[in-house]
Amino acid sequence: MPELPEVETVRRALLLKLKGRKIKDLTVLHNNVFQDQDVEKIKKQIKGQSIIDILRRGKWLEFVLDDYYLLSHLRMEGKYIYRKLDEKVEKHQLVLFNIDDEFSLRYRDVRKFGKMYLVKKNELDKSPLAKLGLEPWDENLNISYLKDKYKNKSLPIKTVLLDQEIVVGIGNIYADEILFLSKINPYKKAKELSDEELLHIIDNTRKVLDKAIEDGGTTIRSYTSEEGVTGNNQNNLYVHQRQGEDCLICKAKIIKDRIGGRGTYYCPKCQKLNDSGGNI
DNA sequence: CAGGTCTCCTGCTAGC
DNA sequence: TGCTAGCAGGAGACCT
Repeated sequence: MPELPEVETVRRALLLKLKGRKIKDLTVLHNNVFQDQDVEKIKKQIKGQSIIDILRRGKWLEFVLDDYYLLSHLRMEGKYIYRKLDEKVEKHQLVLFNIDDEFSLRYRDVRKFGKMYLVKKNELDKSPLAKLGLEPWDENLNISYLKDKYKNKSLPIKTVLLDQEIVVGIGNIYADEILFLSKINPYKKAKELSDEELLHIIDNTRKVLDKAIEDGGTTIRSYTSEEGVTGNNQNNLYVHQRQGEDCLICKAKIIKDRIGGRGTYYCPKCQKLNDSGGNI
């Protein structure tokens, strides 16, 4: 499940291959990727556009074209692969970009959860990016920002960390890791967090995501940034998918619960509900 | 407005 | 061995 570090890894890999290249044609084999947008219109608009740059906003990839942004969200299992143009189209390859009549950039998504949007450059404020919260490294992300956003949130902090309208990029794996390093129980209500705990969350969000990017993302389940490219961050995980195993800090058994419908892993000893938080 | 539940989708796996 | 129910989950729709 690509979260921010995985998307960033994909972005870097794609940029090396695609910067300055031209999209000669577009084939859409599964219309739901573009949801209710007019696919025929999109094909006409995108033909002949050059890929000037590829940016990232939260978990969104943002292909900067001459006149448009192509926004792409990989959701659970979306990935891009880069092939010779004439190579056989395989199952689950849903969108094909003809690059310079020579290569084929293919969007593959087994579960078809991923989404794309083509938006005019001056209409980004009407796109799904408009509602996104702060990037983890934004200087405006501080205790008072979180305090304000969390003040009416009675939901468990685990759930609130996944809210992309507050801070972008955190998904299920890294939310658990951030809370473990911050010594905060995942059930604790967001609005009840102390200033110290909020600061730990900010620091550890940056630390966890930085480290994961450095290691090329976490390869878990079916995530790979590109065919043949796998990250190493799974070796850094303290709690995720370690239920029943020993806590690496205190040796207590890691617990798995469901919080907000998500598998949630934590150490019952390091992350006691009534502790004031700390930093590992 | 806050929050709970359902939905999308397919592959994998536990259990019989 | 083969079948099936259940699970995995990001984010938006819909309802209370």
